[in-house]
Amino acid sequence: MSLNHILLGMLREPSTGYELGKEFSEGAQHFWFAELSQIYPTLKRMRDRGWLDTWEEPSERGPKRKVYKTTAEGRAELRTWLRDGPHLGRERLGFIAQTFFLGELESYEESLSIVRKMRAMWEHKLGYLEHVERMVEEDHGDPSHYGGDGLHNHAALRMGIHMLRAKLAWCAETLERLETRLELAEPTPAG
Amino acid sequence: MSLNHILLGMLREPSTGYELGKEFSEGAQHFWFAELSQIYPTLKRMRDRGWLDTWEEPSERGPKRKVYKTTAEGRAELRTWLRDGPHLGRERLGFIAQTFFLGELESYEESLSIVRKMRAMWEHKLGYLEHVERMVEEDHGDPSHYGGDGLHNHAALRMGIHMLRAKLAWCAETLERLETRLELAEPTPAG
DNA sequence: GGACACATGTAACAAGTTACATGATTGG
DNA sequence: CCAATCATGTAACTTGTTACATGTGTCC
Repeated sequence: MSLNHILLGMLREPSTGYELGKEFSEGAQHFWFAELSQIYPTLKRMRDRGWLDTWEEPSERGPKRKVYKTTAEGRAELRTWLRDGPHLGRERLGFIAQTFFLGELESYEESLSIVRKMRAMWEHKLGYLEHVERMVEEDHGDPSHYGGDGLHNHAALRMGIHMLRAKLAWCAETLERLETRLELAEPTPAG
Repeated sequence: MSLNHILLGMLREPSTGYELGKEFSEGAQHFWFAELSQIYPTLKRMRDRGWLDTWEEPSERGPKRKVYKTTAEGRAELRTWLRDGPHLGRERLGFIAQTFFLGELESYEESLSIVRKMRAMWEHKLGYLEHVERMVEEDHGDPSHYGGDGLHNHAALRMGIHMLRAKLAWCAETLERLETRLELAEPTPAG
């Protein structure tokens, strides 16, 4: 799976299961998500395989924290996964499937309403990613000067932004078609 | 899950497990994929729930075929799923995660090679989808006249095309940055 | 007779979700 | 004392993958 490898990447800086869970609920959710109930046992298994170190630390507030960090062996595994070529094969894009079958509802109003909901969610996500991009640029300046991790982190962010803009362009195109269809079917009483 | 609902949509026209598997390996793989070993037991469970009818037919070539078709109950379930709003939450985009951690390799050449592989795969997919779009237009004419299923099928196809173009735009942007970085690090001996 | 496409499955395992259990500390 | 946040987990279940088993009919 990839969760193992994503955690290997994230845990190059030490962190706890709880903190990782919050990262997945915030920034990282734009390309991956995992529940705490999946994260905890996964961390344990990875430690057993020798990919992670672990120790305990007192919390400022609440019970003691179990901190994990990627080992040298873990980093080797991460590099193998990265070199293993792009892992593209099997995206599951449920919203395309849903669009595909939307004709079943036999109602342009319902289709419109669903596409408008998609647009609202994606606009919200895009706003967040664009905000993150501005913050990064304020902190680190012109992206053309980034090196190493900075460059690749920024590239990942840009991918998120490109994809969301494409989704929104599709929404505009599709809403226009659906609205035209609806007008043809039900001409305005005043018109 | 969504596989149930995707099969409900596909099986409004009768088909067999084997044929559905081929559809997932061809066109449908652009937004979903399922193995035969997942499809067969899923069909059986769906029939047990009353969502599918099934009967046997002789094959032209090879053993007898087990044909399935969505029942009225199945269509009701499909409509419920469609109306249940867009199912967006949890895309898993492993390639963005991979990009994010690519700095670990500490090699612009390796990053370039991976992004070029992504570009090659996506160009190939885009070529296929654009070909499908041309075929659809030849058969059915100007998309602005499509109604019902035709309109929604075309919208799903357009989404695939928009997404792939966004990915390729990102590749161009990212390759340019990586190449600049590489030139700065290793100025040409002749320059 | 061998390769290939047709056709359907099972078994074992890995990954992911939902629901539940437990308890500490802080702020109102 | 109550709610919220911090913090770690288990159990039962669903979903998805990999590997294997079995057999038919056609073309070369």
